[in-house]
Amino acid sequence: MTKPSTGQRILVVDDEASISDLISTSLRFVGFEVRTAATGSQALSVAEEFKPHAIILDVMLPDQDGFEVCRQIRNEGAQVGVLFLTAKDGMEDKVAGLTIGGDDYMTKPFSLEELVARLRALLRRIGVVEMDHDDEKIRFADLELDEATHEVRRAGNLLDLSPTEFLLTRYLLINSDRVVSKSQILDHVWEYDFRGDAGIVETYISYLRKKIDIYEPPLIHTVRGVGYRLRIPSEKQ
Amino acid sequence: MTKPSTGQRILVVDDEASISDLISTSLRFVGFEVRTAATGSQALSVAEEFKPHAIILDVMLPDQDGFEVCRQIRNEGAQVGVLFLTAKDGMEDKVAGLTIGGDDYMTKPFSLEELVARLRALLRRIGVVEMDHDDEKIRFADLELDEATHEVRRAGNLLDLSPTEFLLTRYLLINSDRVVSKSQILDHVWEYDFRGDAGIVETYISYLRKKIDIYEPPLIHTVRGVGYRLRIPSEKQ
DNA sequence: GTCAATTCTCAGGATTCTCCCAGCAAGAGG
DNA sequence: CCTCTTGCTGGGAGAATCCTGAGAATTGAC
Repeated sequence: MTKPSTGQRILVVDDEASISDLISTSLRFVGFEVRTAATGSQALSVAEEFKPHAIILDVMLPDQDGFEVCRQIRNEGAQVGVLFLTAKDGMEDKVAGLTIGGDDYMTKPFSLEELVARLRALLRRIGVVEMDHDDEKIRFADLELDEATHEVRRAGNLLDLSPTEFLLTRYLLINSDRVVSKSQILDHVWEYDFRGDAGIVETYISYLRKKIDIYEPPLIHTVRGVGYRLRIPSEKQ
Repeated sequence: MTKPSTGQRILVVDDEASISDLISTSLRFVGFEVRTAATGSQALSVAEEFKPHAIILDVMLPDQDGFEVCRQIRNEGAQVGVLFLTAKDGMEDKVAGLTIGGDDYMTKPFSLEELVARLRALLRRIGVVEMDHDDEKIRFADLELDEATHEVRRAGNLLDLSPTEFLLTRYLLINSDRVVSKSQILDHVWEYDFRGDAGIVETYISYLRKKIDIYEPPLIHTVRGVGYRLRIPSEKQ
């Protein structure tokens, strides 16, 4: 449960209410101040008054496209980072090309865990949030995850993790020592439209154990009937 | 020591009167201020005027589904935690996203003890109740239960408890020094549709004694013909 | 296109948990 | 002391939960 600090202002622009609700709820929970807009013109007027540090912007809007919105907001002289959202339909290359400066883009559907991570990275890049060199590392015991390089090490040894394994590891690390349920994991780590069974989490925990817990002591513990938990086994037990 | 919560307002939304009665009675008893609603639209109007800190919300409502209700209430800008209730069967497909933003969900039938615990956890997460790191621990003598990690310790030693044993321990701890009857325990710890005999409580007390009271002094005491009581023997009875 | 990595489903097996029963132990009261 | 009631606890059947390997489906790279 990261309790971030200064409450940066984020504007979420998407015409699908379910998506913008999902995003804004998540962002508010991790400590951002959030406003939403459903159209390009609405985005412009909200931005003018709200002065967001970053914008999460769907490229496909009812009135105008996201790049145009981005251009106009920047014309106002605003110093703002943009995280574009796009459907996975082949437009990705075009979006990638148009993404300039410290901006970034993600394809829908995405994982909320990843969205927050990318947004934080973006805020760091554009200098809204100062970065201590250690801010980008999450540690628990001898397990260490580096946000900047996407490297995970246990006892100094570099682990080779797949993308999902990386996200799961980060989620466990962020919530280290607390129990997280399989549905919590599913909701935060997997893409929001995943319709499968929570059993997939068991499979990935199994994968992770074979990479993280081949070292002693084991850190990933299951709490039967509840979920999983990262913990350092104590002498007493 | 009754711990009267400082009167947080909880809205209970369920169309089954028996369920919403059961829940609201329990919540009032532990110190919450409660209102109920049987439909989505009723929930909206009550919420607007009552301004609840949290909502216990059945996803299956006669007029509209719980997600829609949640969305609309949040659109009013309300900072509110939601604890969804879902039937055991119809989930699988709709459960996604329920634990976003500090929210949580439980499947029917549930244990009242667990409902209250989860509700408290939710109120802590969304910051309605400030949380000292020790707020998540319940203690009696050298027995200590940690909500966040689900750990129970006696004299510092970690105990390995099954889910039901954990719930029972928590119930005894919350009511420490007070006598609770077997039927009270049955009503609060077991799922509300449990149709078995109260003898099951004796069995679980026996299990607990073999885990908790292998240490001195024994804390679990039988009050013959009445129930059980957590107490430190040295004090006058 | 092919190939490799990754994601996801599924099912068998191992373990743990729940619950009931039955026989025994421990009060209470005469 | 005897009897009746209540509580304790070991045993065990069946259910629930979790782990893991195998392989199908998907994705991405070349």
